[in-house]
Amino acid sequence: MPELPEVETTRRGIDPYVVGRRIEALVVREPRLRWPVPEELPGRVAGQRVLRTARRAKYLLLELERGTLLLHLGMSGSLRMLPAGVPPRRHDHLELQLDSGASLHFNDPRRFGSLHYTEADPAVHPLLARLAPEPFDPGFTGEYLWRITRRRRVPVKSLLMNSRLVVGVGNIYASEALYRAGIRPTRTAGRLTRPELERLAHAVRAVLTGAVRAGGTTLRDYVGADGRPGAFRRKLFVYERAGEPCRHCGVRIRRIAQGRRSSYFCPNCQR
DNA sequence: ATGGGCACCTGGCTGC
DNA sequence: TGCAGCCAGGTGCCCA
Repeated sequence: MPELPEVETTRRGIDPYVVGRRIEALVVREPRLRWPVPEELPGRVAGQRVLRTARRAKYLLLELERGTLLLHLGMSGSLRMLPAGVPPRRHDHLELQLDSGASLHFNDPRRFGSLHYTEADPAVHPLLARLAPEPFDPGFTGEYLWRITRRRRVPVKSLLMNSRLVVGVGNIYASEALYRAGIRPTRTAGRLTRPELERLAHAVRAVLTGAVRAGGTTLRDYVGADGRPGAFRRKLFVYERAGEPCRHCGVRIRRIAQGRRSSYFCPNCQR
């Protein structure tokens, strides 16, 4: 499910309920996630207070007194804050029980999500160390995109989804950002002009900002920590709109396959 | 170094 | 109703 806006919405949703609380227990009902949850992990985090929440790319970070929990929601993961004693539902793999009595439930049908714990600087964790700058960093500019795209032969859509180059953008927002920038997803990254890359940098930020403001996009199973779906779906211009008229020009939106994923674009507005 | 394809999973929908 | 096939918000890893 979750791209940057959904992870950020989740972070904001849980923040007031977890910061300052002590972890009484971490219940691991299903350790077989993308990477197995280590057996000793619950014992290492129990008793620690949550100091703050953070996000890096699509990773949600819970900073504890002695270390940091790194949670990834994968394709189908979501977090819910629930009162104590609410029985786990199907695919509720993890439950973080807090001293407030509330519990944070991690649900993930496909089990592509993951949980790690480190007592080192999380920035040097292998999963985070090689990530590109955040799209909201001052360094994420057309100039930056220009620099990383020279002599890249991949389609620009693939480039947007490569987390070593651009972070936080997944299949929905890649199509949406390219639409806003007026660039076809199939264009070779290294052939894009400076003005196009300026537009693209701006479009990436604008799409992500708008989606965060709307609480993310719910297509199927995504819900925020309060259980409510995101409202950005109504503001999608191309994603999952194949055959429907472009909101600007009325031409039918097209769907194509790139790699194993679907891309959507307006053949008139995007060149 | 770069790019492409695969793997990891479950579940919902479509069409025969 | 059953079942095969396809598709789905991600991404690390292996190979050419």
